[in-house]
Amino acid sequence: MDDRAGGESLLFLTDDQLRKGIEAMFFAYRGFTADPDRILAEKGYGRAHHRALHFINRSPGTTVNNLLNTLGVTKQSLNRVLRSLIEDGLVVSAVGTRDKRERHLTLTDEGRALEQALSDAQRARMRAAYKAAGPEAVLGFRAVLEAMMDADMRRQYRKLTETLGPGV
Amino acid sequence: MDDRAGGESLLFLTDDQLRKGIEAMFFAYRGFTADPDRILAEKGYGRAHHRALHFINRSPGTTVNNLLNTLGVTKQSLNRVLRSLIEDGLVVSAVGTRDKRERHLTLTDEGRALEQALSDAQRARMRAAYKAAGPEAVLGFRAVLEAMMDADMRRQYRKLTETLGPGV
DNA sequence: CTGGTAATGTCAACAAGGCTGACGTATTCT
DNA sequence: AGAATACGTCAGCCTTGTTGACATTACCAG
Repeated sequence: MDDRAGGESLLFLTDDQLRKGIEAMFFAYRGFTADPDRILAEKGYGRAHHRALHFINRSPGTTVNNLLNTLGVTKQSLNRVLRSLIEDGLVVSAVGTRDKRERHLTLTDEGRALEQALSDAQRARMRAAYKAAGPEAVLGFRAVLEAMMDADMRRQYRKLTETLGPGV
Repeated sequence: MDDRAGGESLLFLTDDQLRKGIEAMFFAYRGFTADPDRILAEKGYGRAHHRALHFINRSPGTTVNNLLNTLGVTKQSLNRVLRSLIEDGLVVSAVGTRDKRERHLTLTDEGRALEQALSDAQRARMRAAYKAAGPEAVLGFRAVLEAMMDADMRRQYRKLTETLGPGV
């Protein structure tokens, strides 16, 4: 069978193949969040806190509006999460210098520590999956995921990751 | 650079590469659920209803316990969803013949119609992503996702999908 | 046949985390 | 000076997850 990219085989576009992909996404996402979820539950936080910590760590000094766009939730929803993180001393909100309306968000040492713990757990699973599947699979994995995003999400994803190292 | 599976390059296991994967999963999952979510919102249903419809359609006549294991939620949580689907005439619950304690769940024509609509939307996006990425990428995509699952989820995934057609 | 276990349904209460709508304040821009 | 922007907050609602308790029916082993 012709299984090269660009070949004539379209077997990979059958409904069965698509269903496999759909179910793989469903089950894999559960695994993807399982480890951090356990750590979060101990600390009394949820997945929403994780996401905020992740992206603040990723873009230190980012504004509330930036974070809102990245996370795709309402400001009321984000604010609830952000407030508890600030009260608990994991995040600091600093008035902007250029534009005093903006708040720049950064992690404290304690926030960085938690983010690190969550990130370590999630990366460990990702590393094991990458290792099991191999470098070529990783490229395919990311290519399909990227193509699955909404256009504006893809734009954000690329902007975020272009600062990271080159691909395999 | 050596980029063949089995090569010596481990660049794909750097933290940066792992972060890319993590963020790709996050943004892609949003896209993955976006289209069905819109259809569900119109009908007054949520993602939980979608999951129930999907797996009942996938394994017609499955029992409540089976579904519980697949979905990984409590029976109270599932029951709430299931009750509304049954009341609305999308799902039928039939007393088991061999074991009368069991309830066998199947979709009605109306249920199948909604599942179809949701599935079509989701498959359309998946198809576009597969097409953009190509057959080799699809294999890699599924390999990484499969490796990312918890062991028991992987078992379930394989059991579910082994009935489907062969891979590319 | 009887007691234990299994499969299911249900009630109540609670929490996380989405949402909308409405306001208020400070700041910047036109 | 007035409009627009960035942010915070209050109130209320919804879905979907949780725990705990309890009832019913049916199967199964002794």
